[in-house]
Amino acid sequence: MITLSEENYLKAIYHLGKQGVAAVSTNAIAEKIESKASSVTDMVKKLADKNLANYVKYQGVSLTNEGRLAAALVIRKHRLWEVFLVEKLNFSWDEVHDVAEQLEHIKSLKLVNELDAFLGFPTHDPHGDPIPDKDGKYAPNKSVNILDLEIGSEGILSLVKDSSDVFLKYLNKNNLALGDVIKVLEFEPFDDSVTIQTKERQIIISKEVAKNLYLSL
Amino acid sequence: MITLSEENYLKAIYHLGKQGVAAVSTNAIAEKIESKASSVTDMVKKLADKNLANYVKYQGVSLTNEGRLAAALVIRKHRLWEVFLVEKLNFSWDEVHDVAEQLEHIKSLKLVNELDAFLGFPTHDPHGDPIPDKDGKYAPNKSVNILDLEIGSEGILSLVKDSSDVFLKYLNKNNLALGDVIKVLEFEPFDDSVTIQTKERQIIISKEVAKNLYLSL
DNA sequence: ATTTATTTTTAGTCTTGCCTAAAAAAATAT
DNA sequence: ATATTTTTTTAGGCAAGACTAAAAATAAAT
Ligand SMILES: [Mn+2]
Ligand SMILES: [Mn+2]
Ligand SMILES: [Mn+2]
Ligand SMILES: [Mn+2]
Repeated sequence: MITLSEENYLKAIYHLGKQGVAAVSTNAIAEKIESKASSVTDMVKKLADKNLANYVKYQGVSLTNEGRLAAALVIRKHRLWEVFLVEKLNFSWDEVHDVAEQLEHIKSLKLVNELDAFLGFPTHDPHGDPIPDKDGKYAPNKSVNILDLEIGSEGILSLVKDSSDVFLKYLNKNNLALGDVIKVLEFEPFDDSVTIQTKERQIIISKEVAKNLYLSL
Repeated sequence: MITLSEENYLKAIYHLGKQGVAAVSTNAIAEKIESKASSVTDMVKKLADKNLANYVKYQGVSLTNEGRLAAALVIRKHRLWEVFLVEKLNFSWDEVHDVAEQLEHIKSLKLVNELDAFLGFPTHDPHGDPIPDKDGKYAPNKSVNILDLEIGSEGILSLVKDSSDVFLKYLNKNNLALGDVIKVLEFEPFDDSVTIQTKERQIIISKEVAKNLYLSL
C-alpha cells in the first residue's frame, strides 16, 4: 500500500525527473513539495525500501519502473478529475487544482477507469497536460513554446505550463484560453516581451508569460 | 479544520445518537469505528475541545449543534457520491460504500454543491437513505419495517438498513431492489420468517433479512 | 591544495492517531 | 451492603510524517 504522502513524493520526483535529469536532488524535492530536506531524506529511504525509488546517499533519487507507474497513475487520476470538474461541475480551470490534489489519492481502480469512460477518454486535462493511460503512457507532446517560434507563425494555444491560479486568472482577464488561435507578431529585444495576435485583438505579453504558453502548429 | 479521523468519529456519534439516545457510550463508538475504547476517550476529548461534542467523563458523548452539522455534511457527501457512482459510473449498490468512505472526506464546498446539482438534487442514496441538505436537514423517513406490517399490506421497497455488500449481494441474488412492489403474505411464528410476494414470485425471508427491509405504503 | 560554502544526512523532538495494560469508576449480582 | 463484573479512563508507548539543529559529505572558490 502506497500512502498519500508517498504518492505526493512519487509525483514530485516524477515531475522533476521529466526534465531529462538522471537523478533528482533532495533539495529540489523539498522545494517542490514545500517541506524540508531532512524530511525528504527520510521518505526517500522508505520509497527505496518499497522498491519505488533508487536512492544512493548524496547522489539523488530516481524512480524504479514500479515507482514511475505509480506516479503516472496518480497524475492520471489528478488530470481526469480536473477534466470532470471543468466539464461536468462548472469549475473554471483556475479552480480545479486544489480539489484534484485531494481526489488524486482516492483508491479504486474501477473508479478511475469508469471516470475515464464517463468523460469520453479525454487525452488532455484543462491545462493541456496529457492524461496517462492505464499503463502510465501518453503521446509525446508536440506543442512548441511561443519563444521558440518565428515571427509570423500561427498556432493553437494547447498547453499552459504553469497551472497556478494566479497565472490562469491573468489569462482569463486577457481573454486567453486553450484552443485559441494565436499569431506571433513581434519579439521585443529590450525585455523579450512578445506581441501576439489573438482572435479579437493584439496584446503584448511578458517573457514570463510567453514562457508558459505552448502552441500546436 | 476537522481532520479525516475526527470526521469519522463525528459520523459514528451522529449515527449512534440517532436512535433517540441522549448520550453515546465510549464502547459503542469503539465498536462502530472498529477501534479501542481508549482511543475513543482520547478523540472525544479533542472533539469537546473543538466544541464539536459534549463530553462528561463516564457519562458518554453527544454532539453539539456544530458537531451535528459537521457530521451531517460528511454524510451528505457520502450519499451524494454513492448516487454519483451508481448513476454515472456504473457501480452497483453493493460496490459504492468503500469508495464513498474515501470521497466523503474531500474538502470543497463548491464540489459538493455542484455535484448535488449535477445529480439533480437527489433526496435519497442508492440504499434509500436520505441525503441531508446544505443545512444538514432532511425529510423524516416514512417507510416502515416489514415486521411491523399487517398481513396483506403492500408497499414499495424504499430503504435497506444494512448497506453491507454481503447483504446487498443477497438481495441481488434474490432479485430484490429498491422500488420493487412487495406484499406481505405470511408471518411464520416458529422462526419469525416472512413470506413475501415480489413482482415475479413469492419467497420466504428470514427475520434477519426482514429487519432490514422498509416499505413505503 | 586548502579553505569556504552548499547540500545532504543524522540525531533528536513533536503531533496525530492508534495501541496495551493497569487503575478507577459505575453497574450488577449476591 | 458487599462483592463481582463491566465500562471507562489513565499511563505509557509506537509508527508515520513532519520539524530544527548539528554533523558529515560534496562542490566551489581561492
Ligand atoms: Mn493540477
Ligand atoms: Mn492540470
Ligand atoms: Mn455507504
Ligand atoms: Mn448508503
